[in-house]
Amino acid sequence: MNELEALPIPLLIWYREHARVLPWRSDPTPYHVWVSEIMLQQTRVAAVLDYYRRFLEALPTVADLAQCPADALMKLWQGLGYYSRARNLQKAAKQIMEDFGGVFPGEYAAIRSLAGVGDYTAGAIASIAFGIPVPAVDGNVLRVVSRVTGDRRDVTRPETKSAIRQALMDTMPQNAPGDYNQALMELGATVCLPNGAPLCEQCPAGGLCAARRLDLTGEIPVKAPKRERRVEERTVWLIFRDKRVALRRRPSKGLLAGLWEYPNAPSSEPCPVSGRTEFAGGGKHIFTHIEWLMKAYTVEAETEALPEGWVWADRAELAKVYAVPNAFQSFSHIVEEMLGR
DNA sequence: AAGGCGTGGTA
DNA sequence: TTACCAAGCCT
Repeated sequence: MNELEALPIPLLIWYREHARVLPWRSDPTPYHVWVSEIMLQQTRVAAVLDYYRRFLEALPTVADLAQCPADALMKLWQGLGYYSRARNLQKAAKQIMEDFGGVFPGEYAAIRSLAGVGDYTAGAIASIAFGIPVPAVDGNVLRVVSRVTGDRRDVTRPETKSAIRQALMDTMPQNAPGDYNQALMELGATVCLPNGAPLCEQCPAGGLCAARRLDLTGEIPVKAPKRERRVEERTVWLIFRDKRVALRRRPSKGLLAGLWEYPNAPSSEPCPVSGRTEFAGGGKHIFTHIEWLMKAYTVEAETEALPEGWVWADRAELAKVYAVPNAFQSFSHIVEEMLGR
């Protein structure tokens, strides 16, 4: 991987001119970097911006995060996905309060020990917030490095990630690890694009890139195929009474754990609440590993009574209190209409 | 170690 | 529309 030795200088020069202005870069405290890195896991910058701003406004310190009611935290995370990230974030905040005296730890091993912080995130926080020379190997970095070095190994394999991490460790510019890690990711996000569409003419590594030289940018990175998605048919009941809608909490483990939802069940089950029922339309939501094909019915409930654990939510509560995942978004216009204003 | 875990942008 | 997949981690 000789190319990696020549990469830092041109890449750092490029980064200092092309780095995007992002909110977590203006004041990179450990807390800011940490929150941003967790939000950015498997998530695009554009999707994170508003969540990051609102999150820091509501919870400006680690202590605030540690003390935040779990439901309020989920409401802040509503719509961002991968909700265990938020639960782990709070778990780690409590670790910091109890095990580190409320001060964000500044050593790699301690950072890596926090809930929800893996190899990538630990490297990102350590290098960006503390200047510790360790790599931060995410999907961007795997793509950039495998292309630059012409590495045709399967980048989804742990051995490949480990080897690339070590190669970066050996060539890390000791005086600018945070900028270097961010530069690798920035290049991957804006120039060394996936799906065989890199902008090699704009790339500061164009002259030393093996994939470009050998015309292999369409072949690298090599990735094992992903598992197929299964389809689940579900019936969703939008149950109304007096400008309120029925919600129930999802189980505390598994998909969309702990969030609120419109009651639903595998297809062909009858609604457990009686009332005038009318077909309201279909909906589809695609998760990474499941596709929900939904049929929605509106139900005008005959009585106030609801099964154990279900609640009635009015318009304001739906907006401010209950975290409902975007999987049900295709029915939100119906609910809005029924709840009035 | 292979599968579970969200959402939205893009070709 | 389908398919890919993005600043991954946990079990």
